[in-house]
Amino acid sequence: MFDLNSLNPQQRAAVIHKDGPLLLLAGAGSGKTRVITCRIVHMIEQGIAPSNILAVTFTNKAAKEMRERVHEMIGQKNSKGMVVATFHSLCVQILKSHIDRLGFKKNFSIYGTSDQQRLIRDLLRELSSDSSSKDADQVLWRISAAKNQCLLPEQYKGDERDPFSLVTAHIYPRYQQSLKAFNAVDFDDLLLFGVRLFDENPDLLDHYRKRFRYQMVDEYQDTNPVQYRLLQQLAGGHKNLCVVGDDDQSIYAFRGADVSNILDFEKDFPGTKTIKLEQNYRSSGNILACANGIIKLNKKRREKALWTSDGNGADVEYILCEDSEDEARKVMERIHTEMARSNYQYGDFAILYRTNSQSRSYEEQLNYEEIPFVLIGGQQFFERKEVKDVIAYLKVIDNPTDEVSLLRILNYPKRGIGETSIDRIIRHSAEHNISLWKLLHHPEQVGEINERTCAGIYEFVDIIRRYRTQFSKSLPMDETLTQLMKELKLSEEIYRQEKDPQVAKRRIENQDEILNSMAYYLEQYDSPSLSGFIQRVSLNDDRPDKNDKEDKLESNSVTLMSLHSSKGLEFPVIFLVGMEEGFLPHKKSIYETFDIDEERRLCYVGITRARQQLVLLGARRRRKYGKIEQREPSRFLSEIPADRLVVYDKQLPESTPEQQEQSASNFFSNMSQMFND
DNA sequence: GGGTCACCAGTTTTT
DNA sequence: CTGGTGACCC
Repeated sequence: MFDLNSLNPQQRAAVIHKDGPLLLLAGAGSGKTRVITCRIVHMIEQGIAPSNILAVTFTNKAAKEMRERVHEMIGQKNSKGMVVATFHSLCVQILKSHIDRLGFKKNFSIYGTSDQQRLIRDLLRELSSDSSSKDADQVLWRISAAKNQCLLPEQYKGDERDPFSLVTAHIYPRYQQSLKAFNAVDFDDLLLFGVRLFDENPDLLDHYRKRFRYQMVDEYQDTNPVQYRLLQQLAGGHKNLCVVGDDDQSIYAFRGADVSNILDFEKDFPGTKTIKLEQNYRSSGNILACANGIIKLNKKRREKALWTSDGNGADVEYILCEDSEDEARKVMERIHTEMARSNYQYGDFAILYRTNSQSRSYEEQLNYEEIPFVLIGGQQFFERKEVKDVIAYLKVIDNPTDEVSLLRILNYPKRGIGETSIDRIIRHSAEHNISLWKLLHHPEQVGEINERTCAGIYEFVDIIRRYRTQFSKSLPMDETLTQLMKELKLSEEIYRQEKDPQVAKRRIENQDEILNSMAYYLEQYDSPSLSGFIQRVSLNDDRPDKNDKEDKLESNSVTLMSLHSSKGLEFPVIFLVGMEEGFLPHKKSIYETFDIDEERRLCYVGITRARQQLVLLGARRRRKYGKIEQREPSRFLSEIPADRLVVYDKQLPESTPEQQEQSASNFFSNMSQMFND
């Protein structure tokens, strides 16, 4: 039994609410995750079967965290049957059982971005020979956006003013046909197919509605139209849907998230009970005043104001620096003084910026000062080539119709199958409407394929077929995989390609990690299958606890990351750098998307990460693309209540606090004039 | 099939 | 100024 009295009145009301729609507007640092987990625990204690409870999150990390916290509170076996999943993994689970109703086979492959790029590039090549991967990205982006809007291929119409959309209108149907032929779906399809499945099969929908009598969605402000429809379907009938989110932290519009989902929730679900969580348990009063002051200027939002029962805490500071090096040095100085003055550790500091390229001067400076740091972000993690190569083998073994994966490994490691031969085979396959996999059994019928190449193809087909048999036996899968990797001589291949032996070693370790993943998977599941494993890996849900963000944060190092990655995290001391027009708000938002409010939310997210100290920095000038550029302070600085911000402008002579305040207010009146339009 | 050179573009990210 | 990509040559 947990103590309801440990919650504040609003939190308690949210936990106790049982039937009917509930909108929980949870400000930054208001104990949101705690409320969700308590709510689950409370429901179970009230006698609701765990298997009737569904909690949906956006990331595997959040799902894992929630699951673990529930387990901690009432034990794993008391919550057995409860489903805590990401939108994507939920849909995979549903599709695993029913995708045949959409004409796919159960062992479908899941295509990630690079698979999609490859497929679209190939489709574009068929259309015109001089298409670049740039074009493919443009088309891919539009297809993904269309799918996020629930637009099927036949519904997509190009726009004359956007040439790429015309290409997309052409490619999208072909792309979808190819996926079907390959028995593959992309990430967006996972959700879209879920929606389609329920649209076309009321019996299934009914089944899942009954199964998930109580539903919860975290970060609801990040839902896109497909996710919205899925929830509409699942919660239809009983309407026991609890959504949790913060419209002020909606920062993913660029990937289809629609704030109006959360803003209009009460309209969509009449009878909604709305609870606001505004008491903040994270930041000091000054920090909250800055955050509130900025965010209240957004036009479309729910009125909310964070407050704390603690004091004002340290001053929030703004330091105007000369250039990016100066900015980095100022941060270093500050880290040193804080560590000497209080007992902060390196892990207590985070440096946040708008664009990843801004991390550079900090990496250099931190290296120079020999301060340990971790850089979060980049994509390396999701796009590790060597990992994808092994996975491609598994995908083809499991599903030989997966032609993107097949083409990836057909000549990897090298077996003398050149590009020309591959082109000929692909053309023959298209012209005679024979699948690649079938055709590869008889490459000689293509003609113009020399003997050596044929031999290579036979070798390849033989490997895939042998391991297909091998994996279908009830032998331990990880042993079979070890054997496969050994036979393919993958590590030899990596050593041959990679000059730097250190890097080569790492890449081989990455490959070996797949084996660990598989062993872990085998431990976890009663009826493991190759398809199941691949689908898990494809959703990046494969690692027990290796090497993820969490791990990095525990290493007691200064953290460097983008504002987007910082959402959901907190640090005692935050440096929010690059507070300049062009960065925050980003220039694209000023001149192209015109969505300053989204940038303001981003700024708000950054500010509310800070627990004790918040230092804002910006530079007068910056080297950009080789040229020196004058910079203007971010307009958001002038939106902070002037009495809450202490400004340090190095060009001024040393001054008393009164003078500083004076110069601050001058500074702001200048700025607000500048941006008053 | 691999290496070199010129050219181009340069938010944000998860699944 | 960078890093990534594509064309071209050996």
